[in-house]
Amino acid sequence: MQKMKSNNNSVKIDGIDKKILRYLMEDARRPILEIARNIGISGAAIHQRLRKLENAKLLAGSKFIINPKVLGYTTMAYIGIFLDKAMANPRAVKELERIPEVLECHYTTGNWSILIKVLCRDNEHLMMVLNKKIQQIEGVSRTETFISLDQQIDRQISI
Amino acid sequence: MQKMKSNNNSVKIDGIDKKILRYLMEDARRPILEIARNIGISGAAIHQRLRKLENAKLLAGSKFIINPKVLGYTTMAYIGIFLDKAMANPRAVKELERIPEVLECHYTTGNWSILIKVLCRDNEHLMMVLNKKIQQIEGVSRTETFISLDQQIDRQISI
DNA sequence: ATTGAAATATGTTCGTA
DNA sequence: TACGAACATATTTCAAT
Repeated sequence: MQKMKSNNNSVKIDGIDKKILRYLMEDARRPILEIARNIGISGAAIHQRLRKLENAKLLAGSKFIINPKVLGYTTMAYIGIFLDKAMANPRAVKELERIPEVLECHYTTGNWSILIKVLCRDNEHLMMVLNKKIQQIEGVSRTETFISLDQQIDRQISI
Repeated sequence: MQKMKSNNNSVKIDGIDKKILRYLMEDARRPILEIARNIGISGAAIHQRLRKLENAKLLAGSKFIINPKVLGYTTMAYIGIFLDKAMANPRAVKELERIPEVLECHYTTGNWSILIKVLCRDNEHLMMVLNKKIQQIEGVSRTETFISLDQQIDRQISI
């Protein structure tokens, strides 16, 4: 008999969990004790709840968010990639991982095999990434590029 | 004479800044003093550098990352939206903002006026969002949906 | 699940090099 | 820039409810 893999679904979180999460999703460095004072329970209780949420794998860590524009990275684009054969996909993804400008990579339904998000300094840099890096990957037959002129919404799931 | 707007570009960050940022981009709650011990400078120096990076707007806050799958949100999709007239765009975006399933929204070059990312519980939920929410927005003429079967890469700019 | 208390560790500022 | 010292806060654990 095979070992059951815990399936991660359906964690029960109550209103207090939600409040805690909303504070921390907005600012990961907010002191637990400050949140405790704001919502009117003890710091120890929050610690315990966070431990529970972490064990449930609902918490997937925390990140500092940096603004790439300040480093001169102003051109973001989505690129749909057509691959010759589906078999080549894992190898292509491995190559994409080695391109630092590639920030996301999805297998998708629809036209393309793969949809990626790239972040470049400017159009010239994007062109170089496309021609010298992405098009060079074995199996890549064609690409369609959509430059993001302006990102209007950027958020996590609302809880 | 008009007031100059600081243009955000070209902040100089050295190797120590990079080390600090790499620690915090990976785990925003990592104690500053721990980072200080690891890279061999004082905590006060790190505080000072972080203040500098924050003033330069390179630091754009921090976030707790939560795993939506644990809440039952397993279907992510990109949707290209064709709008009747470009004039309708800002109003359409305002409507999209009110749809919690919409996590990203970009004005894009290419086929569509807008590309959005949505996160739904399942295909049925996605269908509902498409038909009952997105298609109802004034000016939306047609959409093209690409379901993300699997996200292989998800990261920030590498510094 | 929640609390307060206690011990340990960190955050933060400031004077100085 | 960087440091150390000093003070204020926060983290973390635990026994008790």
